Amino acid sequence: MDVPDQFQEQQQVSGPRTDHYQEDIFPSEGTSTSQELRRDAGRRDADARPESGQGCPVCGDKISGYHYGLLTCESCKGFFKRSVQNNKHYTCAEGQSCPMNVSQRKRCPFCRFQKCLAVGMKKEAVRADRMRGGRNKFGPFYRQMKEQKVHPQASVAPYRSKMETTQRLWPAAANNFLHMCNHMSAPMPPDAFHQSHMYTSGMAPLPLNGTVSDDRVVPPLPLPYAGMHPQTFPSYLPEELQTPLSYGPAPSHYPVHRSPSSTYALQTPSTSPRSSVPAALQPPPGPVGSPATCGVHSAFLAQLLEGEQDESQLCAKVVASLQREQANRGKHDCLNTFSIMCKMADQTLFSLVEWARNSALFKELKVEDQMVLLQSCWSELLVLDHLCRQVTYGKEGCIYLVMGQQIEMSTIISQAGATLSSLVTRTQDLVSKLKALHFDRHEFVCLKYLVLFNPDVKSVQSRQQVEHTQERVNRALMEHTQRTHPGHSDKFGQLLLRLPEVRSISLQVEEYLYQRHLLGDLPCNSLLTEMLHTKHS
DNA sequence: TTAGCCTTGACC
DNA sequence: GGTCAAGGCTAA
Repeated sequence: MDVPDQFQEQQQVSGPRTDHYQEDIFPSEGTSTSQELRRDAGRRDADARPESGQGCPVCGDKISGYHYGLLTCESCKGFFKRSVQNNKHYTCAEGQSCPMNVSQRKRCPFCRFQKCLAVGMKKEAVRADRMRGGRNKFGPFYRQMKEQKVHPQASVAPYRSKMETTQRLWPAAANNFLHMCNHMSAPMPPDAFHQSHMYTSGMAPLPLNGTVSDDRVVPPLPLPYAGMHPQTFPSYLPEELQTPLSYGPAPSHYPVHRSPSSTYALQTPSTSPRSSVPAALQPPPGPVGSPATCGVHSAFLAQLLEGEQDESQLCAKVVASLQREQANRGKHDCLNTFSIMCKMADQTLFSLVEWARNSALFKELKVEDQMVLLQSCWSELLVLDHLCRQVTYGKEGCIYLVMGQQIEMSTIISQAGATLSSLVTRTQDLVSKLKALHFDRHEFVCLKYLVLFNPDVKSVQSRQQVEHTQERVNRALMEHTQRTHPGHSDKFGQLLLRLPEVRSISLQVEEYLYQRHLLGDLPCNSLLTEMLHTKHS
């Protein structure tokens, strides 16, 4: 698009827009045509929407509804649609950082389109077949976005309650990829969490460094929990765990470990644990360490690592979601320990799904395959994620939580039930084994991919594609272990042997959570619950 | 080309 | 039948 023309157009159309805004100020005056009256009515409707107060995330204009993934104005909706449908390629005459507001949005379509993408508008939601009507497949996702993004304001309550009602209908949506999508990029139901409820009287307030700003979670800086007093944390914990916590040194930086995925040769997820290493995970034949292949695998490993998310972001999301949750509750309705743990797991699960969906390799798969793979391995990913966190940060005899606190094992064992104690013990045994192996983040990422790309998952359509990726990752892992630990020839095999243990623990986790779910302990509108239900249905 | 309004149609 | 997020139409 010719930029000077854009400037001309801006000059031409700015007049009517100005008039239009005057109509907004005086809605019943100066509107002489029926069309204008309808416009005003439409704008008033938009104003009435509880979440519209923030304006379009692209230009700040009045929001007209959910378009291509998020609440935007009508004009940005149309602009985005035209840009995608007509495969527009814009250029910016300035420094690709043009201001974007109602009056200037037309000046630079390049920057406008970039901002559309940056704020999360989804090209995939523009239909290639141009079919009209119907629900788009991101519908449930949008609802989840609403849940997550809407600020915890009182005015939002009626709107939210409607959405929550919808979300409680999850059984009907289980096994539905769209429903899955609904959670995929949506970190969290937006249960508000009020700071003042986060701690009991006399405790230091929880610093809101991981708070929500401009609808986005702002990672605490520096994390974790700089300023979070050790004594404040017990208020987050379940009553049975509200004992003094010991705190290890806060990590000076977070390694990029984001979502653990445990794929690996799965039987049907709900069936017996894996008993042997699948063929795809056996050492591949042929030379491994040749200079030619070495570079290839290093590049591939680097590609796998690219998608890893900073742990601090996950921490910030967990903190923010807990705060929203508590804010939604009354002063006298504090979260119990189990609820907090569920929140942590749920937010971690969202991050894992996000990680998978952002993976270039995963994106190549059909959405149906993406769905079944994630449904199959989500609990393994959670376990792997937990394991990596313990190996990276965990002190001896302690469990490191995603929010940065260390809980002494003895405290948990003494106060948890038999099942939970067993889980904790088994997991910590596995942590010890991984520590002994000098488990690193490259290997962690590879294990995630091996778990995720499991060609044995029932109803995978592109089985060969999944298997091929698994083999590539497998080879990269082997290459990496042989390169970094030349004296430890069996490290590769030892790592693979951990996967059946991960699988076994994950099944126990699922069973435990499902029992708690049957007791009504799990929140209805959580991804965790829905994943559980999907498997059990 | 933009942007406001209309039509469509799957889902609830 | 209502909702809502798509695509279409059209005045500016």
